[in-house]
Amino acid sequence: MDLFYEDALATAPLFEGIHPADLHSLLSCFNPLVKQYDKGEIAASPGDPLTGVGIVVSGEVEILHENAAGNKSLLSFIEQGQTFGEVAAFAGQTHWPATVTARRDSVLMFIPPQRFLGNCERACAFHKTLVQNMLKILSEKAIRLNKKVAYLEIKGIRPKLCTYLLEQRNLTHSDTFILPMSKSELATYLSVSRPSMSRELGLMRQEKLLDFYLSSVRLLDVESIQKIASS
Amino acid sequence: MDLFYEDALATAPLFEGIHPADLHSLLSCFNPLVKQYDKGEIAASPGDPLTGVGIVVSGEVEILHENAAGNKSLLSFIEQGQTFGEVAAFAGQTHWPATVTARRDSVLMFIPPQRFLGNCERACAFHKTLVQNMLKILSEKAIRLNKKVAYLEIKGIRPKLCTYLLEQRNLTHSDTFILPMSKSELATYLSVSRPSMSRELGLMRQEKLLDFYLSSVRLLDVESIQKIASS
DNA sequence: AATACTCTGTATCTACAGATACAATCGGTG
DNA sequence: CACCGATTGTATCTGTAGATACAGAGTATT
Repeated sequence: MDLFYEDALATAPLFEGIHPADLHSLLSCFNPLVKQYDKGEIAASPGDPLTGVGIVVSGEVEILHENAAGNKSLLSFIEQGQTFGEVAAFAGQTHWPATVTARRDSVLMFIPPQRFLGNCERACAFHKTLVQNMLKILSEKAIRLNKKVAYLEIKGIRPKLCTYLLEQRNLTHSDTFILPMSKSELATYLSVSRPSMSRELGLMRQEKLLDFYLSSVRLLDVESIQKIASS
Repeated sequence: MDLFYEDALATAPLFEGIHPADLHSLLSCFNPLVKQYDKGEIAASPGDPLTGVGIVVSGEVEILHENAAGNKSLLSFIEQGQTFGEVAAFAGQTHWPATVTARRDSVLMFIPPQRFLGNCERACAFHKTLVQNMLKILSEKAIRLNKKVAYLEIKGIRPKLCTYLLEQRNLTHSDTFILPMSKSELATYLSVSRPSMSRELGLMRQEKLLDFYLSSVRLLDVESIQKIASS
């Protein structure tokens, strides 16, 4: 197989802690399926045999889940270096549960899940790191999802917002910070309509709980915000 | 260490596929911390050093997460044989992010995460299975959370219910089925108030979309229900 | 610098779902 | 069989958040 992709993969979370030189031998040992896809091309459809964990070597793919009713639900974008399909693969599913589409011309690599567990002598030294990385990827995904569920279960836009803002405050260690996404995206993330969120922010500014300008926010009355969040 | 616990652990998902005799040597090799807790006793508080993945050998524990605002949010119960803390442990967190309380007199076992990756010669044969099980546990957790997020993001009780009912129909391969939880629990799971859900079910019965009696449900107009779900 | 284009703030109207209270039914227990 | 507690069905009222529309501010592009 072609080994021109190692530079792109050196920064991939899955290969973190593996020296580029070792990555070389690891990949030759794994001999994974590597395939080129044109923009818009479908790499996998629900029901297709799941041959391995996907890695975006270059480009970007989109994952579209469909539920029992057949309507598109969860949508996510996977960028260079990130993995996809690992949840289904390690849960023992033998078929793709979602549609994978190339958003741009992309090169994808597929590694059969058993390879991660295999006892090839040459790769054995890297298995430990590789497995550790995969456990970390899955765990961090669970943490992200847990956090999202926590937000979605909060009733009322104001408590939802306050909880989110307090989390940002914790992350930045400051009462003044820049939102990590646009207000529209934030509204989508919290699953509320953008005008409703905007209205609530406006009211909270009137009440001197906070101030904001575009994406910058300053919390003025942290105590009251905490009370609202825990209501 | 005491090895009286192997029977209880034989059915644990983490040790699935490992022969009881092998489990014996595995545990002696691991030499994990095992501790007894009285009902109501706190096994770990947020900030405590996270020494290992927890396993409920006997009894039952409760996991209570708290968010930035300091109010209890996600609550889950871990029964005999199940693991807890694995997400935090493998995400590299060194401290417990939640409160762990014994709901009954319980025996807990803690295995340092590195042990799963270690290359002890004696246990090496089981490592593969053990790691595979852990990957499966994490993946299935991600799947459950994904599904929950999908439900929570649906706006409107009726589409939410219809999506859920169609999923049950898929699982049971029948238009008539018994709900896997009480209506109150279902309402909580879907994050709607119980009377609101009851009202919606009543209306849908009036409209001849479905019929129900307590926990049994019969879908009468699957096509319309699918249309509602994908709205 | 002029232009599109996206993102944001604001207003009005309406509908949906929550809170609450109470009755009916179910299920377990003595 | 009679009791009690838990679960479920139903009604009314109210408040909140969604939909929609539009104006203004920001930011890219040429």
